[in-house]
Amino acid sequence: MADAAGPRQDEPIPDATVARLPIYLRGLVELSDDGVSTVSSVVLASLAGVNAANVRKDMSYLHAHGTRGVGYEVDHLIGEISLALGGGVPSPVVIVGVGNLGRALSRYDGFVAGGFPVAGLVDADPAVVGRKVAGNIVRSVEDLADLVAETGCTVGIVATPAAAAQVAVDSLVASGISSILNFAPTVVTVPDRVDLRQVDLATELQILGYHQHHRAVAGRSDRATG
Amino acid sequence: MADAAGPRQDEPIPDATVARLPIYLRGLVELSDDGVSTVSSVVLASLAGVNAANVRKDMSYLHAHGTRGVGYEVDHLIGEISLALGGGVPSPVVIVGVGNLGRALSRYDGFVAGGFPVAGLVDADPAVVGRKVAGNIVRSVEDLADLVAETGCTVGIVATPAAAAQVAVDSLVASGISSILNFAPTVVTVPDRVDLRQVDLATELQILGYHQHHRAVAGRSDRATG
DNA sequence: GATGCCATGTGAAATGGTGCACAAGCGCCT
DNA sequence: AGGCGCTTGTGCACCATTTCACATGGCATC
Repeated sequence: MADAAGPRQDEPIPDATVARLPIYLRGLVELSDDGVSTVSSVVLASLAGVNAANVRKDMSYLHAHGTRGVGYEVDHLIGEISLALGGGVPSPVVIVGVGNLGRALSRYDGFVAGGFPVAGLVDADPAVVGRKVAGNIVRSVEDLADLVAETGCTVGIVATPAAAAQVAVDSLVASGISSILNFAPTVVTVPDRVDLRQVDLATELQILGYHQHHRAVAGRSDRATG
Repeated sequence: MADAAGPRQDEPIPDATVARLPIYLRGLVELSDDGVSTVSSVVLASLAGVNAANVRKDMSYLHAHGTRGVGYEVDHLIGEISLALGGGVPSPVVIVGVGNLGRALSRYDGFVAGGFPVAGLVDADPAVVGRKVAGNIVRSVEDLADLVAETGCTVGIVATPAAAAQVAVDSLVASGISSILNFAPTVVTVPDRVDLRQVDLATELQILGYHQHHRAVAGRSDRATG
């Protein structure tokens, strides 16, 4: 892979494409498990729920070329996408906040399958520190820097209440973490060098609520108009 | 509100705006709790982490006008946004799949606070049916239609393993649910009349992994170039 | 009552992404 | 060896969204 004068991996891949790569990867792994060796953009598109031209353009960003008239090699695509998504090297994660959500996340096997083993749990509550959750001893937030150094974690997951989220984020940043996934329902700020993504459960429901309400209102005015 | 010839609420609000409304709402409620009565677009923008002009344009879609030279009335904005996001009427939700994630979601108080009380839990596993989780008796998926009819649920949350997700979604659709939030890491399909949103935890981490890897590669080539 | 300050509301340009449509190319079959 | 069908790769136009820049208009002060 890295034999020639270097692949153009420093070319920017559009964010929208990056967001689709994990979806493609899941579909491809499934195909590979079923013994399928090649796949066309049309099939992969239907698996991922997107447009076929979109798939082809996404693959071209990865320099993952297919064979005209045939399609893409499944295993090759798996390799290319895995490489783009973190180089195939597992990135251990540390979870801050061992409440309901934190416990569920620590037991979520999708993380391990995706190459993100849970390397440690921390919490600010002394009553929780020392207890064993999903095979990990919960440690104090004061040990966070040590834990990160020991385990080589580069990703932090924030599953604290909203009020504690910014403190948790600051601690993670101070520990040298470079990527943070925030589940707390609040806006937090990070330095430029840190990548932050927000997962907001209540917000997602509220967005659904908008569409529902909007449909209802539209339906009423349809009847009123008719 | 509905006194005049009817507000233009059937005009489409851009999806990107709808996705920001819950964020605004959270910031505004916080301001209201602090006794703040008016807010400028600049302040609200910094609270939500977006551009000020963006805030103003978003508010104009809601027909939530401010006062020039002063700003927006906090309580008025709260009312307008709440109205847009479901009319202020709570929408009970039903959770399908009472595994780790399902249990955590059923205990997540952010749902209740956001106007989405958990009205019921169902699972396909007979060993789980009948047990009490977070104050709700788990019922069988076969009772799903009854449960939806009894409670008036309009929103379904899928927290099953990936393999069971499509079946769960189909059951929800058959029960008359019109909005679905899917946590299972798989692509599912729904009829046009149903609104579907996907929350994919592993995918979020993989996206973070891309940026991390990309930074590392860029850093290496910086050193190689220098 | 006039004036200056300040924040809104919005036209228009810039940006980013999507999807169509078609040329180019590869393999298979004759 | 030649032709045909299939699929990739991509230029281009369209659409949604963001952002800038500025005119518009209200409030407070003098």
